[in-house]
Amino acid sequence: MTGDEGRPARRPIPERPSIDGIEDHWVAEWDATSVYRFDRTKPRAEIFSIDTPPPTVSGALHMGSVFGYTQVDCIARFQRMRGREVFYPMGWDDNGLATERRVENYYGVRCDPSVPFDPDFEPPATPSKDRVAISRPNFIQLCHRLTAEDEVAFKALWKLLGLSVDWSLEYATVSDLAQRQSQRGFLRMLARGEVYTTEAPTLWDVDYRTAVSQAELVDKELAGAYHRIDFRRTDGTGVVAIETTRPELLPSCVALVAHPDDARYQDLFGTDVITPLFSVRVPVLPHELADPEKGSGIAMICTFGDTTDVVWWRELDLPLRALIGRDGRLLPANFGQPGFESDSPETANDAYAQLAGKTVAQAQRAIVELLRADGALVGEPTPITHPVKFYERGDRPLEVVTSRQWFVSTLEHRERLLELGNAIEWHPAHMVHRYRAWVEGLNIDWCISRQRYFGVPFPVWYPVRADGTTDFDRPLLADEARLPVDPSSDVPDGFESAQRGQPGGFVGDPDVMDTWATSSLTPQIAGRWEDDADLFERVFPMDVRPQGPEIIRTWLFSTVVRSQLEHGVLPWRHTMINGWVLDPDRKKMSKSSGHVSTPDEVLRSIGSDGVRYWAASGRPGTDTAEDVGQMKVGRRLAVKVLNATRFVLDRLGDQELPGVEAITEPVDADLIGSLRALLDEATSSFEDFDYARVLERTEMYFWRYCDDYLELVKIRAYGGDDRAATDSARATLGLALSVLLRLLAPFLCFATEESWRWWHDTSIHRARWPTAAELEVHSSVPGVFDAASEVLGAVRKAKSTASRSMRTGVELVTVTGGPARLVAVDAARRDLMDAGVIARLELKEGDDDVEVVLADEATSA
RNA sequence: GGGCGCUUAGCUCAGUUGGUUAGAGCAGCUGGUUUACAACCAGCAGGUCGGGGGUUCGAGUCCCUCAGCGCCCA
Repeated sequence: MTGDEGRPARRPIPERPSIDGIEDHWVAEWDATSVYRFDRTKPRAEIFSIDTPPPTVSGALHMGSVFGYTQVDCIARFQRMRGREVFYPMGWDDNGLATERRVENYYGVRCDPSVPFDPDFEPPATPSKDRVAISRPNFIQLCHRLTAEDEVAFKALWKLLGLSVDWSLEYATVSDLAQRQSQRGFLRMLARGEVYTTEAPTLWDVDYRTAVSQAELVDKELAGAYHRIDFRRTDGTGVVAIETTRPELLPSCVALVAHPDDARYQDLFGTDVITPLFSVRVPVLPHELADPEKGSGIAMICTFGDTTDVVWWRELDLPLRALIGRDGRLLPANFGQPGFESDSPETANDAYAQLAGKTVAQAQRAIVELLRADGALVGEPTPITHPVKFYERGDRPLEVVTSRQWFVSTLEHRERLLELGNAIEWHPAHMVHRYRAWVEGLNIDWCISRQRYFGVPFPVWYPVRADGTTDFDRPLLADEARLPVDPSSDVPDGFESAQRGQPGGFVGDPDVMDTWATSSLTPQIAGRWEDDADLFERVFPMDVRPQGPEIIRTWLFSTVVRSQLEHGVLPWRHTMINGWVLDPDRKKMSKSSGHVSTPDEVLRSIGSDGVRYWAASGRPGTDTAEDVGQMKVGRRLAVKVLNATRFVLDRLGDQELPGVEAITEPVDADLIGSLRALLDEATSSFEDFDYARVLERTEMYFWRYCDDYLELVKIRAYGGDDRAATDSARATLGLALSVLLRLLAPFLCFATEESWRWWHDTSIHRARWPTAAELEVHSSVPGVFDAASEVLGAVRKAKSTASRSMRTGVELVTVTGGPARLVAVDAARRDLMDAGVIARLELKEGDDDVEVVLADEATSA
C-alpha cells in the first residue's frame, strides 16, 4: 500500500456522486497546496524536464491544442507519480507578427515609427476601418496590454483542463528574461562567427514589409498564364521564344537558361540574345535546374522572380538588375547607364516609364500591352494554375528583394544536424523523416531578422561615418551585463544619445528577431540559462520536447540548431509529436471550420476528464477526429470511477483495511496477479510514451473489475461467518481500487482525485505509482478469475436469452472441461453460487462447456 | 516528381517479435431496475482486415505491385 491510507474519509462521500463542477474545486485545491510545484533541490537524475510548447497567445486556442497538451500532461503525471521531480513550465509565445496583426485589428491601429510617442494615448473605443497611425512605443504598449489579457484566458483554460504545470515557472517570450537570453544567445553566436549580416536576395512579404525565412514558406496554387515572348538572336537567324508567368520582370532579365542536354538549344549556348522592348544583351546558358518539360524548355532569369532565379544568379555568376522594391512596386531605372546597358536606351526608357512605380500586377498588364504592340508577344497568354510561394501569413505572393539581413549559418552544419536528428528518440519514430527531409532540403541560411516592431531587438548599433553613411561591417555590440537593451532608445557604450544618427555617431539596428529566433531557446529560457546556472544544470538537456508536426521544420529544427551551436548537445532526449485534430466529419482541419465549439464550452459541457480521455485515446502522432461521442465515453468512465469507489468504500466500512497478507481466497489472489500483469504493461508503455495503450488496457481492466469481480465478491465482502474470506475480499477490493485509481490518475485527474480523497489525506497526484511489490500474493490456482468470469457470463446469457431478471435463481449449472478448468471453477464455487444465485454447481470432465438450468418462474423470487 | 503515413464491423479505432475461431467502444437490436451506478446492467447481431501477387506449416501482421486518402518536400 502507499502507506498514507488515511481514515476516516477526508471528504464526505456524496449519496449520488457527480463529476459536474468538480474541476473548480480541485483546481483551487491543487493551487493552494502546490501539488505540482517543482522541487529544484533534486539532482538531475531524479528530474524529468519538459520543454513545453509556448502557445501563440494571439491565436485562439482550439481542440488541437487541448489534444496535444493533454497527452504531454499524462506523461508528466506518470513521471511525477513514478518519483521523478517534474519540471513542467508553461510559456507564452507573445512576440511576433501574430500579435501585431491581432493588435492592429483589435484596436484599429497601425505602427508608424515616424510618429512621436504619445504618453497619453488611448486606442479608439470602437476601431474604425481607417487605422490610426501610432508610434512604435505606443504600439508595443498595446501589444503588451492585449497579450496580457490573452494570457489570463489561456491560463484559465489550461487549469480547467487540468494541466499539472508548475505555474511559478511561467514565462513569456517577450519578457525581459527571454529578451536577455535571446540577445545573449545572439551575441555568443556572433562572437563565434555563427551569425552574420549581409545584403542579399531575401524572401520578402510586400504587405508586411519584412523578410521571412525559408521555414515560413507555403505553396499556394494560383491562377496565372504563360506568356510566350520572342527574344532576337544576335547571329541573325531569327528569334527564340521563352515562356514566362511573370512578363513584368522582363526589364530585369539577365540571361536565358535551358537544360544542358536539351537538343533544341545546343547551338544557342554561349551566344547572346536581345530582350524585346529594352534591347538588353543577355547570354543563353545551360543549367540542370531548367526543366525541358516546362513551357518551351527555355526560361528567362530575372533578378529576381523566385528562389530558382537566386540559385541561377549565384551559380552562373550573373549581374544584378534589381527592380522590385520593398513595397512590391517597380523601382526607377535608367537604361543606357551602367548596370542597365541597352542597345536602344531611349526606346527602353520609354517602355520602362510605363512600368516604373506600378505594382507587379499593374506592371504585368501594362507590359503585355507593350509586348503585343511591339509584336514580341506570340499569340495570347495561356491560362494555367501553378504553385506560388507565399509567406504563411501573407496575402500576396512573396517577392525576392535584396536587403540587409541577419543570418544564422545552418547549411554548413547540415551533416551534424542530420546526425543529431537521428540521435533524438522520436515518438512516433517515423517523424524523424520530416526532420531529415527538411534539413536535406535547406538551400538558404536561416534569416532571423524581421522588419517589424513587437519582438526582441538586436543588441547592436552601427557607426555612422563622417559622410553620413552607415558602417555595417563594424557593429557596436551591447555588453552582456546590460542586456536586454533596445538600441532604438539605449545608447552604445562610449556614445552620447545626442550622437544618434549624426556623422561620427551611431544608429541602432532597426530590426527585431524572428519569433523562432527566441522560441528556439525555450529550454534556455525556461531553465534560466546563466541567469540561474544551478537550475539550468538540473533541467538541461531536457527529457522531452512535445509539439505538433507542422513546426518540426521551425521550432524543433531551430532548437536543435541553437543547442548544438551553444552547447554542442541535443536539447532533449525524446521528442513527442502529436497528431492533427480533424473535424468531426474527418474531412477538414479544425482551424478552417468556423462552427466548432470552443474548448471552454466543450470542457464545461462534457467535463475535463471526458475531454482528456478523448485526447489520451489518440495514439502518439496519429490524427484524430474531434469526437464528442468518445468524450462522453470518457465522461461515463469518470462517473463509473466515482460510483465504484463509493461502492467499495461502503463494503470496506469503518474497519481497518486488511493488508495484502489477508488475500488468501483464490479468486482474490488471481485478480491481484492479473493486476500485476496490467501494471507491468502500463509502466513499460508509459515509459515508452505510449500513454494511449496504458489508458486502453487500464480502462478494459477497470470495467472487468467492476462488472465481474465486484459482482463475484460483493456478498462475501459484506461479511459472514468466514472472517478470513471476508478479509480477503476486502483487502483485494481496497488494494485493486487503490492501484486502479492510481493507474487512471494521469488521465482522469479530477475523478480519481475526488475518489482518492474520500479515503486519503493527500493528493493522488503525488501518490506513488503502484509497484509489483504491493501486489505480492501467491495464486495457487491460476486462471480462477477468468474461469469464474466465463461461468458467470454463461449464467447471465442464459437469463438474458430467457428474458429473465439477473436475480433469477438457477437450478443447476454444469461446467465441463479439463482438470485445470474444473479446479479453477471449483476454487470460485462459493462466489459463483452467490453472484449467479445458483442452487447447484456440478463439475464434469469433458470438452469445455457450461450448461445452465434456470429455476422455474414460480420458484424464482 | 520524391518521401512519409494511413486503408480492419454502419462509425471511431486497437491488434507488440508472423501463431487458436480478428477485438473494443459508439450506433443498432433484444431484454433487465428492492439495496454502487438508467449518465446503469446483461445479451445479440455485425468484418472475404482496400485490390492483386508472393514468402511461410501458418499472413491483418513480412515482401512486391496497384488503387484511394492525408501530410511533408521539390
